[in-house]
Amino acid sequence: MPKPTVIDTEFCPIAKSADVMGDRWTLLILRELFFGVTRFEAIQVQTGARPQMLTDRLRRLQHMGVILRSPYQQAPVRHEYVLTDKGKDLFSVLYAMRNWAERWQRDEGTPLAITYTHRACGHDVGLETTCPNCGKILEYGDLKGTPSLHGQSARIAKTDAFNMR
Amino acid sequence: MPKPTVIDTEFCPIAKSADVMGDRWTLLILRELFFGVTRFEAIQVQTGARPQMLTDRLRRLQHMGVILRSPYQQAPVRHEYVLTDKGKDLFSVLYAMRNWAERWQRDEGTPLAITYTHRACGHDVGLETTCPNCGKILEYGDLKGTPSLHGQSARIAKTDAFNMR
DNA sequence: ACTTGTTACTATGATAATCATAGTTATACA
DNA sequence: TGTATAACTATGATTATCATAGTAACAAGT
Repeated sequence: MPKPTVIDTEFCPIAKSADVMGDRWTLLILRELFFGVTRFEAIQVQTGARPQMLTDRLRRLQHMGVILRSPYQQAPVRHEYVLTDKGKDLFSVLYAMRNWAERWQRDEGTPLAITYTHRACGHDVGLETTCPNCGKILEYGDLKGTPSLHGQSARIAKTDAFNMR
Repeated sequence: MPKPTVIDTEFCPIAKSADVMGDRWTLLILRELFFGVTRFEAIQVQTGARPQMLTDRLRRLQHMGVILRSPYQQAPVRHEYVLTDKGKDLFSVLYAMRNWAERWQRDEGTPLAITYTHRACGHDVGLETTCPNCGKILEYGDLKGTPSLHGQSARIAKTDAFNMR
């Protein structure tokens, strides 16, 4: 990641967000964390990032307060990476990206990579930010994902993720 | 920008969005375009990007169909960069980033960099995605920005932007 | 005791991206 | 003829990222 220009970072919220998540690897890492993939190796496999890259980005996210590194076992100590509240609130950004790409970058005739269901009412939410059935604003924890079984999605599905909370 | 991993880009909408806007400069450029800053030099000044960087990123965005390069005068031919519909639809992503950063990355006691008003009802929208007054979903064109006159915002305000449509 | 396996990294040298600085092209205007 | 403006391009240095390999700490099997 390039060095941020002080002028922009100081006052502009877009620049501030860009400092946190303005790079490909960080975005892919966040995606996995939202899917419940929390371990170093698993994230590495899912994102295709090299270990040094992952180490660097996870450390950054940790320093920014977006994720927490917490031990899930002793002897040997192993850590997992989990979203903080600040991190979970990035869901709106990721979800907006997902909606945009599914709307504008999807190959013709291809189904949505993942369809999401509103837990509260059981309705498919499509590509909306509010539930088309009950009208509520959709946030992290409100949705349950079901990957389409085309192509690589099947590979991802094996991770038992998409519980989204 | 690093080369995208084929596996991810092929099926995941987050990866697809990351390919389009997963880098700092692109995000800053998009910010300016949304503010109505459409000329090469002006974007350069506002973002702090080097000309080669700008050339590269504008070309990318053009190839992706996010922006259009159109002449605004002949002899000599000069071009401006304007958002396509596909580009304008990225507003939801940028706006989510703005909201997140203002919520979590703002310095204590600092006012919002820009306050937005819902044109339809004249109400301040705060940091919401739907108007807190009339409940409508907020999209590009619905808002009018007023920069706070602290720090660098004054500099930006001179560009006569924030009309947001 | 020794080998194999797992998780989470670190080290190294090569390649690619980005940087700062300067220069170019085409034209208008004085 | 000389200066100014807009939109870039060129060059060499610096930094980031890459592919490949290796390490540390422990568990479990033979």
